[in-house]
Amino acid sequence: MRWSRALIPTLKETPADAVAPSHVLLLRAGMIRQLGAGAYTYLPLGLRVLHKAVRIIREEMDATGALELLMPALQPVELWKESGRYEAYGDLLMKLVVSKSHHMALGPTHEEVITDLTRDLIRSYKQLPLTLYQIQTKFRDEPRPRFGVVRTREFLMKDAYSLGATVDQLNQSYELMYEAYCRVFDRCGTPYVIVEAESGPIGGDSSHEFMVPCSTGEDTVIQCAGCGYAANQERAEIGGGAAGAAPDPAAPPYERVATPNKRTIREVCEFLGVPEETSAKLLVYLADGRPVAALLRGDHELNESKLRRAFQANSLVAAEAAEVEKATGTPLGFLGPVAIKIPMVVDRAIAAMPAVVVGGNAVDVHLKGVVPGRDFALAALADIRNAQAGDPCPKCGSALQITAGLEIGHVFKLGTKYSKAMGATYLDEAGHEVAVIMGCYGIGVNRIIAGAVEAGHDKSGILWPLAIAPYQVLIVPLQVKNEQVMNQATALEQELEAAGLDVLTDDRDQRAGVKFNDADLIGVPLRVVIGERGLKDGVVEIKWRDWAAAEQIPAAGSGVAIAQLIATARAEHDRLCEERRRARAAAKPA
RNA sequence: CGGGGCGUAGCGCAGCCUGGUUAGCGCGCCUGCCUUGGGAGCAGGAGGUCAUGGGUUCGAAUCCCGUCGCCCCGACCA
Repeated sequence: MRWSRALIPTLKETPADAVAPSHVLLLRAGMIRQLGAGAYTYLPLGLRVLHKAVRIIREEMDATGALELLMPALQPVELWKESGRYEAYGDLLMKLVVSKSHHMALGPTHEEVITDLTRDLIRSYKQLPLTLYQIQTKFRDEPRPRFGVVRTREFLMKDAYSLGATVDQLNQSYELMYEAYCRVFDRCGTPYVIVEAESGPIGGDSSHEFMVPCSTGEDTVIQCAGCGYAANQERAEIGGGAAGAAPDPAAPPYERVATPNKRTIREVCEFLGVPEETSAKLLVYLADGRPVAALLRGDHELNESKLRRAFQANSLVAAEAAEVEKATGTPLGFLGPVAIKIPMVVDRAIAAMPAVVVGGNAVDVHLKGVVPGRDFALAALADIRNAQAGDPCPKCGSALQITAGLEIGHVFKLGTKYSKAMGATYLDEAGHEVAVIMGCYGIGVNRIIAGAVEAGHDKSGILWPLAIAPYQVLIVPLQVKNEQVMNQATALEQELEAAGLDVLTDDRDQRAGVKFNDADLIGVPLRVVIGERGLKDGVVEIKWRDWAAAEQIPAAGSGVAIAQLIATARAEHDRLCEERRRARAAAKPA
C-alpha cells in the first residue's frame, strides 16, 4: 500500500478536545475521526487494527468450539420486558419507534435474544453444552461518553453465551472462555490483569474482568503484591476482620455536644477538633424498599454491593433526604447508631474503635465518646466498605495496592436468571423440564485498541504490538524522485507483500523529518529507510519502533532478511504466549 | 442528572470586555522557485452561514435571551 493513496490524515497538533493518550494518538495518527459524542469513524488505518483484533478473537473463539452467529441489533422491547431488564437497564437502553408504532431497542447486549433463540432451538440435554458468539456493534445510551474510543455509545463487542445442562457444564464453558480470553489478550500483545469482579444481584458464583492497567481506566483495581490477589474495588474484600477488643469498662459515658448546623463529617470533625478517622457516619438506604442503616468510619467509603449482600437484598438505593427523615425522625447530618430504630449493619472497622463521634439523632446534636458494643450493638458486623490502599489482603494480609484499570473483557456465570424468566428449558435424561444454565462472556474490541495504545506509546506516538499493528513494515524511501531509491523501495514492497506481509510505503514527496515523525506517530513496528546515502554503500536501514538503535543491512537480499526478522519476532511472540499458557495450566489446581 | 469550560477555515488559536469598512495569525492544502537523513525557506493562491434562533442597535463575531453541540469533574455504568 502506498501512503499517498492510503488516506492517513496525521495531525501535527493535539486536538483540543482530546485528553486521554489513546484518544490523542488515535486522532493524530489518522486512525479515527469523531462524528459526535461517543461516535467515531474508523479510518482505513484504524480499521486495519480493529480487523486484526477481530481476527484473533474469532480464531480463539473457534478454537474453543464456540459457534459464530449474528443476531440483530434491532430488538423488540417485549423481550426486555419479559426478562425484567426493561426497567433495570433504564435509560441506557436505546429505544426507538419503527413503522409508526413498533417499539424497538438497539441491543446493548444480547442475553434476551440468545435466550429467545435457546427456547426455540434447544429441546434436549443431548444438544448441550453449546457456546454461541457474535462480533457485533452494540448500542448504549451512555450518559457520559469519554476518552475517545474508551466509552462510546456505539461499539464493537464480541459477546458469547454458553448454554449448559449442568453446573459442571457451565464451569467447563467458563474455564474454556477464561483461557481463550487470556490467549486473545496475550496474542494481541495488550498487557492485562485478571480481577475478581462483582457479579451483581443476579447471583452466579463467579465473575472475572480483564483489565489493562492504565490511568485512563475507569475501574479501580485492588491488588496484593504479596499473593497476587486482584479484584475490582466493587468486589474486593478486606482482610483482618477479627472482632475488636471488648469495650473498656472504665470508659466514661458519652457526652452530648451541640453542633449547630454541622452536618458533614468534615464540618463536625473540624468543629470538634477531632480527626475524621475517630468519627463514624450513618447512611440510610432502601433495601428492597425498606429503610436500613449502615454505619462506617467517617473517612471510609461505603461499598453498596457489600451492603446489598449484607441485607440479602435484590436492590439497594440511597434514601432521599425526605425518606431518611421519615424513617428515622432525624434530618440528614445528625444520624447516629445510638438507639436507632431501623435495622443497621456495622462495618467491621468500627468494632476496632474504642470510642467514636457520631450523630445524636437530634437536630444540632452529636455524641462524643460513644463506645461501640456498649452504647450500640455490634451484632450485625460486616465488611461493607470499599477497600483502600494499605488495607490488609483478604488472602495473605499484606498491604493492598490500588490502581486504575480499563476493562477489556468480562466473563460471567449467569446461571438460570434469563432461562427461568423467559422459559428456556430442555428435557433432561429423566424427561424433566429443566432451565438451561447460562454464562456470558464479552470483549470490548475497541477497548483492545485503546488499551494497546494506552499501554504502548511514547512522546512520539504509538508503539503497536506486531500482532495488531495496521502494517508490519513501513518502507520509507527518502528521495522519491530518485529512480534508484524508488525502484529499490518498490521491489522490496512487492517482495514483502508476496511473502504475505502487511507493508506500507511512504511514497510522499516530503522531507525526511516529516516522514520520520509520521512513522513514529502511526507506530508501525519495523521501519525500513531507503536513501541515496545508504544505497551508495549498498545498504538500507532498519529500525524497530520500540528499539532505539537503527542498523544497516545489505540492500541486496534485504527482502529475505526483513521477512525473516518479522517471522522471528512473530515466532518469539508465539513462544511467549505458549509459555504463559503453560504457566496458567500449571498454576491451575488439578 | 449536578458543577465547570468551550463553539470563529481541515487542525491549533487571536479578535469579544470597550459594537464601526474587505474577520486575522500559525499549521495543513494548491501553484511556482529553492531545499532535501528528524516536522526547511521565499513568493503567490484557495478555503468562513463567526454553532443556531431571536432580540437590542443606524450598525453585532462582539451586547441580551433561548436552543443545540462538544470537552472535563462528579453521579451513573449488565
